[in-house]
Amino acid sequence: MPVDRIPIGKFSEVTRLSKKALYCYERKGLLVPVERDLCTGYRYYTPQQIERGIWIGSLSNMGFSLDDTAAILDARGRSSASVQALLKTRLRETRNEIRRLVMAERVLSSDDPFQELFTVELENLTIKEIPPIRAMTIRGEGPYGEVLTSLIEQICAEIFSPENLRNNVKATGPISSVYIGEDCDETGGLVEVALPVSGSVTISNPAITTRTLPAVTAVTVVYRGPYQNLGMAHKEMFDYLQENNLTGAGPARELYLNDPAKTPEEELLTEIQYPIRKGT
Amino acid sequence: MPVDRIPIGKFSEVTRLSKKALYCYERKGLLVPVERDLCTGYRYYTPQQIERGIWIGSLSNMGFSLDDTAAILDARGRSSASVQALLKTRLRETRNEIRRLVMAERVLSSDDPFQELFTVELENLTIKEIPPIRAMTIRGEGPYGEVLTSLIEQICAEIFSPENLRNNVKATGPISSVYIGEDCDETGGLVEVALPVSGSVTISNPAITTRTLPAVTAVTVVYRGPYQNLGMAHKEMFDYLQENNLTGAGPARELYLNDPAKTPEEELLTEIQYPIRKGT
DNA sequence: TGTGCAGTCTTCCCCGGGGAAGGGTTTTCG
DNA sequence: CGAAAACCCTTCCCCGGGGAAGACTGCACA
Repeated sequence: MPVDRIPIGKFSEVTRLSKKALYCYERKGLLVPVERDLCTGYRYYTPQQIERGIWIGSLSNMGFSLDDTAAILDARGRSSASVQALLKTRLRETRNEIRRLVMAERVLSSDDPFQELFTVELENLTIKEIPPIRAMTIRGEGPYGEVLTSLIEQICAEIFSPENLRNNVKATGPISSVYIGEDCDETGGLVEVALPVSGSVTISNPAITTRTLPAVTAVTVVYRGPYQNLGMAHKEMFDYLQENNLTGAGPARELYLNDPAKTPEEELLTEIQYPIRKGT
Repeated sequence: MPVDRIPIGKFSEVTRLSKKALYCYERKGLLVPVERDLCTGYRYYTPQQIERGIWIGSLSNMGFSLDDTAAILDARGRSSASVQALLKTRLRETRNEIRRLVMAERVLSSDDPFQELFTVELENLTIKEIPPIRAMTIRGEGPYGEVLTSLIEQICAEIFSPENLRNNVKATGPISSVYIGEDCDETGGLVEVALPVSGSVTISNPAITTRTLPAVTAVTVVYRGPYQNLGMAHKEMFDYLQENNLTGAGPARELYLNDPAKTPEEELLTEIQYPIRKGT
């Protein structure tokens, strides 16, 4: 071969690796030019390095980190267990990534991307560990709209009682509610409202008790929109539980993240938490 | 709402944005905590900011840069042309990304990923602009194996002639060949070998001429393996041209990137260039 | 009223390069 | 031989955060 000292530009062209990438690979020791002109600092590669360069490009294009790429290249021939593990991990991550991008593609190619983004957001469920929470709670029964309003009023009145103000009792989170009754239909039922608090609480209203809500693992989602439409979100989550073979562990909790009195209906935010059994 | 000064931890939890991300969004002015404790530096968000936070998360999850996200958020309501453009670009990029990842997934889930990576590499074609190149060229006819060897020998002898050595004539790239004959079958035909050179060339062998190979746009690929199997690569490229409605513009060129005398057959590298007509 | 733990702050380094600036070198051609 | 064009070098800043260190707060309960 006539030319066996290839300057970086040509090497870059034939391997389709940018010069910048080559500098980077050199720093990491992944692909070091065989020769370096001591006085000018020019790098020279050899034709034998082209293949390695192309391998590096391919692997890094597959999404491997440079460290992983180096490991794989070093292990060539011997298909070591660690390489197998790397491949497996990469496959899993690639599939997740594809799933994510396919959703993104669906949203972007829909007629109204922003509307669609909501729908997708609803499917964007998260599994969270929820710690135990000390809260004031109160129960009531009746049509949801009315009973919720009444319970919330009572509980707010309580926390702002002179006694509690003096003792520095404070709310430590948003108000939440749980539908306890077995007969959860759209209209009403037995419901418990809770307000996380700290400090030594004094209770004057006998309907209110202070207790610690148990820690749970839950599938959660934040829903945006008027409270009437929460049903859609619940349905979505119910389907999710079914599909993923998760068993529910108690009634769902709703956290009201912003104040319905000060917020337009369309922007109301509610976090829904469906407790599930751990160790799926 | 009882709590309307949300510290960063809680805000992070409910928006599913990491603290790190929140710090970052603040620096960019994308999501700035409403209040900051001047003495402790603590950040406090409000419930109204939750929605914006979730939007940012969604958009950035869709792959938008933070700048783009800001632009989209600012333009909410008015569906401006620039936002439309952003969406379109993102859609295109997302589709490309998906294509790439699907190929990666195919490779990773195959029985022999490294073997498969080759096959895919063959499909990994690039379109390049190739500049004009001054070269020594020589033509010959006959069975490929023999005629190539002979032509290459002649051309190498010429460049190392005393006259040319003295004039500082140098090879500036790998040897290439073009099959010119119309009747390109597997066995032989009219072929031209070229060796890029610089300097003022003196030619003693009358079969050799110096000319400038024209600039072309070409689909290119680097093939690894014995020369006998180059046919596979050519077929692959031919199919690609068909599928993409590209019209060829002259015969294909092969560049021999490493030296068959010093390299195991399996590691021989050949770059194949199929000239195409520009302005697809 | 103290004490301990959990929450928060800032700063620094890392990923894998892209882009630009500012200054040397080599090649190429006349 | 000389000058212009093309090539190469290094350094710095950028993306969008993750991880860790070290020091400071605040809250909750006793």
